[in-house]
Amino acid sequence: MNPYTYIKNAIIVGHYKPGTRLTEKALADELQVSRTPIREAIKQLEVDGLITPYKKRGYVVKSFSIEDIRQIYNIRALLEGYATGEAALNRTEEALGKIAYKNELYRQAIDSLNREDIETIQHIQRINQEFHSEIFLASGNEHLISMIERVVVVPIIFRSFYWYDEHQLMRSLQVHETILNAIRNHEGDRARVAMEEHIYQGRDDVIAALRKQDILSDSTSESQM
Amino acid sequence: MNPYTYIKNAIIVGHYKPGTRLTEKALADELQVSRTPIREAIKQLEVDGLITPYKKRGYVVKSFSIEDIRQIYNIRALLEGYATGEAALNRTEEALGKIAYKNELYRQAIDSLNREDIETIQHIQRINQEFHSEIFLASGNEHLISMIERVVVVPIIFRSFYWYDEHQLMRSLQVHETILNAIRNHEGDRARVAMEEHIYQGRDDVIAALRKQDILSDSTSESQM
DNA sequence: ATTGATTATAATGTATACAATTAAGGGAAA
DNA sequence: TTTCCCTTAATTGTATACATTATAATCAAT
Repeated sequence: MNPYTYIKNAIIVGHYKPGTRLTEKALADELQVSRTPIREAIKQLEVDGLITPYKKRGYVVKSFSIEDIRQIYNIRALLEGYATGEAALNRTEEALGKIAYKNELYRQAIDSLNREDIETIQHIQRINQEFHSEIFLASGNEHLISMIERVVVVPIIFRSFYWYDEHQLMRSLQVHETILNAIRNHEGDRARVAMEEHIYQGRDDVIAALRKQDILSDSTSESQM
Repeated sequence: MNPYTYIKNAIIVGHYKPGTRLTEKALADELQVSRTPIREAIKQLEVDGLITPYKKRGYVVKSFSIEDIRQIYNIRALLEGYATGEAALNRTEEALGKIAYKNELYRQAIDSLNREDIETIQHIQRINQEFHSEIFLASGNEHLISMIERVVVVPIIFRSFYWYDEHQLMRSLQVHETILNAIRNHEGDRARVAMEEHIYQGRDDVIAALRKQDILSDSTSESQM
């Protein structure tokens, strides 16, 4: 695993918690490589918005306020909604088939979970993401896809604090069906709106969970030092 | 000027044309620095989507097809439109004043140009950009601003191939007025739609100009080697 | 002449030494 | 005690040498 992926993962799983100070040397020692590849990783993470320079004393893992999360999810809703609308207009039969297939996998994963099979919530989240990705691919806008990839990183971090209940999973599956049908029928607006609603729902679930667990820092995204 | 800014500028002004092959060593020699800072710049330019790795033989300056430009402008319309709508809803009096001020500067710049004063088209473009930026700031969504900054790089490249006539500048000024008024009156939808239309107009002007000048490569954004 | 394997070379990837910067700590003076 | 300055140490910034890798060129064999 390359340094970028390693550090990003460490942030996502909470090994490097918000506010943690990171230095090139410490990371180089931990990953057993020289500073050069670490620097490369750090620059990328800075672009991703996961860390920020802290004076001349290294970097800190960013904290996100509830307002940050709200803003990021709103952008997600905008971009993913647009992508879904475009997918409904531009899809090929082949792309539709792939989306339908991913959705079938999603249904099975949720069924398994409800039957207390081995499926994990992580697995469901992965399948869910693949469903979304297949839609973005069908939109035919490559630049849009790379934009979405960027705005989706922070939600991934916070989704891991969060445990979906059965009811939420069933509702999520229903919305997937709605989206899939709208794409099948070339209903751009319907597809867009359904996806937007889907994202807003996720936003509110995550924020509610964070409020309850009191996990969040009070900081805004401004550096508070 | 740091290597990143230097190279980016060189690409924007056409010194490094699409398809040009760049190597770390050649850039290091040209900028009289070692490979280390060049590598850093290259990584950023890769994220910006301005260059792509070319096998193990360096990097090439990306070409953009008309379809690429269309897609990128569409994302711009989406993001800037949303930002403008949010600005209309969230603006403070102070933010409104700043937007109005930039628009006044814009009017003056265009007037000067029409009177064949010293103002250049570059100057007008800069003021125009400041007007837009002031709106994004007023939206109150910091993450949105950084997304827009990324999607605006490619349009900047292609705007420089393009010479606005007096009629286009006047129309542009009128749309600015419409947007400003909508923001003043807290009309979110009106503001959003006006901005979207403004961007689409720019998109079509640029594409028409490029078609006429036959400047574009036929490549898609996929690497064609 | 064409194809395949081998070699050479050009490029990125990595490690490390050194330079520059700046924040922090300590000491002296007010 | 507090403030200011100076020193020190920690950290990033840069240059460069070396390692690795993959392309392109060469040459031999069919």
